[in-house]
Amino acid sequence: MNILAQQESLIFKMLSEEIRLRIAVLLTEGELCVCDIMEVLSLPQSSVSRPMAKLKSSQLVIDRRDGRWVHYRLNESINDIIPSLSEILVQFRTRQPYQADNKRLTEYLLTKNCQ
Amino acid sequence: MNILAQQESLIFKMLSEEIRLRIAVLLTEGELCVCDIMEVLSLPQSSVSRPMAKLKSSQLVIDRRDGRWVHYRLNESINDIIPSLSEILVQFRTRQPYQADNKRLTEYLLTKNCQ
DNA sequence: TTCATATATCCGAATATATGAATATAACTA
DNA sequence: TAGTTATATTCATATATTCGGATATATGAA
Repeated sequence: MNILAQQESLIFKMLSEEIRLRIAVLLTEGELCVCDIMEVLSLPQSSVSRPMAKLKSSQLVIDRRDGRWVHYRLNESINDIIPSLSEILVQFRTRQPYQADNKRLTEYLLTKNCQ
Repeated sequence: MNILAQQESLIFKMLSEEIRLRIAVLLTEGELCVCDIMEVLSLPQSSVSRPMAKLKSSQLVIDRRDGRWVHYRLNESINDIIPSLSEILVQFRTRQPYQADNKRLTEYLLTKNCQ
């Protein structure tokens, strides 16, 4: 990742990778931690943690540590770089594979709350 | 470029490369041929022709042959894939480096018309 | 402390991408 | 036809990216 890249290109690059895009769409539902995403997308830990580090470095997401957990959320001010980006991501929720992802997220959050 | 990629990811990938993004923003002004873009961006022929082939294969642009020239334009129906993408590209025209590119384009088109 | 858990980072291999130079193709012109 | 111009494609190479597994770090609990 070229540090000198235009901010616009860099955000587009983040969204050009399938897993990162699916994670970004999941985050339109709210804050999630790495283990939530691992579970919902059935991915090994480093395949979630690494993308999150990239998303964070591009400023597309913001992290917040809470004890052992690190919660990630979309950085709403990304809309200053790509106008209405967060609305675009919300629209993707009605398409595959994002729709199925978000459905699994909803189910997962239910069982998680019951514990 | 993975042919199986989601269409959304593929479009974002197209825009994640600086030259392709600058070309896409130029095309918000209207149809351009390869030699116009070469001139305006001061790039060698294959550094314009190759990106155009990729932009075309992703359906972000449409080409039209007119004799020896091939004219490219933005595919407006791309907004079905990425909502309001063409408006986003238009907004980039007020930022650098796109603003300077579009200024050079305007100047270039003036001299071209005078010939 | 020591252990367990959540996350981050590193490593090496595989794959993808971008680039300039050279060559090919397509369409017009003399 | 031969030559010219505009564009496309190929080739070799340099660079970037991704991925799973291994290891490191950070935090809280016993």
